[in-house]
This record gives sequence, structure tokens and C-alpha cells, in this order.
Amino acid sequence: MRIGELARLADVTTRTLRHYDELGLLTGRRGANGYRVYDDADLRTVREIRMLVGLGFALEDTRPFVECLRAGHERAASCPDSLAVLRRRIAEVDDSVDRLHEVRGELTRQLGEASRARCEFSGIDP
Amino acid sequence: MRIGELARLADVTTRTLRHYDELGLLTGRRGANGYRVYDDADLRTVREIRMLVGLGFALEDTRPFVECLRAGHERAASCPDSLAVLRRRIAEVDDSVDRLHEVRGELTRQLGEASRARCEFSGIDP
DNA sequence: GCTGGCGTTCACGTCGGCGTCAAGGTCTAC
DNA sequence: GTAGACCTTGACGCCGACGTGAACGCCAGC
Repeated sequence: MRIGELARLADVTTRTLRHYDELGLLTGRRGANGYRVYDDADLRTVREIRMLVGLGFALEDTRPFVECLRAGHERAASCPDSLAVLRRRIAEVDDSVDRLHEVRGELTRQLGEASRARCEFSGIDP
Repeated sequence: MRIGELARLADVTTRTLRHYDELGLLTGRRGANGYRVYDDADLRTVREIRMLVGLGFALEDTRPFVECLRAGHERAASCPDSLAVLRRRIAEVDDSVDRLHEVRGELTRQLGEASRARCEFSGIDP
């Protein structure tokens, strides 16, 4: 299939697929006329990339998964490099959640103090 | 005081202060020589901005707080607009935490499936 | 043969929050 | 009077993941 059809099937734009090509992430074959030619494996790969991006991975971090698929593995995450990136991402998410909890605490503290200040100003007892 | 001293006291760069000036966020007075002139209130404002940025606010979202201080209020968060932005940010944080929990669940699911796949491949019983 | 719908490459624009020059003006100390 | 430590504006660079448009090639159907 050509780039337009793959884009429709994978629900991305052709620009996105060309971008992946530029990055060497999804380097399809070329037809005699210079057109990019893709197959079902490429569709599978794009879907994998989009799933990972949806989980917060940078495109560069999806590379091990893509290569794992290209190596013939059923599951893109089953290669050592993929697993390492996966675990790293989990650690990042945990850190983010921790930081957000701290931030949330500080935000509510600020909200409470500001509300009290407004009540005093209005002469309202909290 | 001039821009360099304020930068030192607030632990930011002069570029940062000029950037705030460009945004109209911290428009100081000008001396006879064209130099920016700041006072203690400006220092307080910069510290407020940096604190808010540390809590994930965009610079534009700090504007209500800055204006609240300029209006003479003790607490930058005690004005209606500040409170609205504050509450909105709390909601954003809650959404982010929820999304990160979902992401974390999906990540561990992927990790589990990939590990099982590797064990089957190695002939190791999980 | 020509229109329309595909495809191609090149290359700049977007968003935020500055960093990092460059080219110059100002003020102080020696 | 001159070094150097401050200040000014202007303008491009950076990061990531594309959007957007220009200018062109290819091919099917009428």
C-alpha cells in the first residue's frame, strides 16, 4: 500500500509517516516511481508507535520497540532494550506522580491561605 | 536596584527579567540613563512568579497573581482571578495524576506480558 | 490531452521560556 | 583616558513532533 492508505488505516497524517521516515523509524521500501510502499507489518509498527506515544514515550524511545518488531518478535516489548526503556518510563511516571502530589499539596495550601485572607478581608469568619 | 542585583537576589538570570519585561509581566521603571530600576516589591513579585512556575504555572497564568500584588494585596492568590487560576491548576494536576495512573497501569501490563513472552521463549516457567 | 488525485522534496512556522551571541551605550575606578 | 563591569536592544537558536505551503512528478479516467 502507499502512504495515504497507511495513514488512513493507522489514523495518522501522511506528514507523520514522512516524519518517521526522516527519523529512520519507519523506512519503507520505494516503488519504481519513487513512492513509499508499505505492508501490514508497517501498519502494525505504526500502531505500536502511536500506542507508545500515547503512553508518553518520545519517538526516539520507541525505536527499540520498532527494531524488536523488525527482528521478527511477536511483542515489541519483549526485547532487552525495549524492557529497559519500559522500566525507565515506569520510573519516570512514578517520579511525575510524586512531584504532582507535592505540587497539589502546595496548591491546596495556597488556596486555603488565600481563602482565609479573603474571609478576613470580608469580615467573614471561616 | 538595577537588573543585575535583582537577578542575584531572586536567583534568576537578567535575561529572564528582560523576558518578563517583554511580556509586560514585570515592567519596571526606567532611570535617566535608560536602565531598568527595581524595588523590593519587584523582588517579591519575581519570587512569586518563580514559586508559581515551580508549581507548573505558565508565565501567562502568573499574571493575575502579579496584578494582585500590584494592587496592593498581601497575598498574590487572594484575588478572584488568582483563585480561579489556582483552582484550574488543581483540576489540571488531578487530571494529570489520573492519566498517569492509567498510563502506569498500561505500562506494567505491557511489562508483565513482555516478561511472560520472554519466559516462554527461554523455556522458563513464570 | 487534460483534469484531479495521488505522490515527492524542501523548508519555514508553531509552542514556551528563555540561552546566547553581537554591537553598542554608561558609569566607576585608577 | 581607559579598562572593565555594568547596562541596552535586536535577533537567532533550542527542544519535539509535526503543520503547512510551495513547486513539482506520476498516473487513471474522461
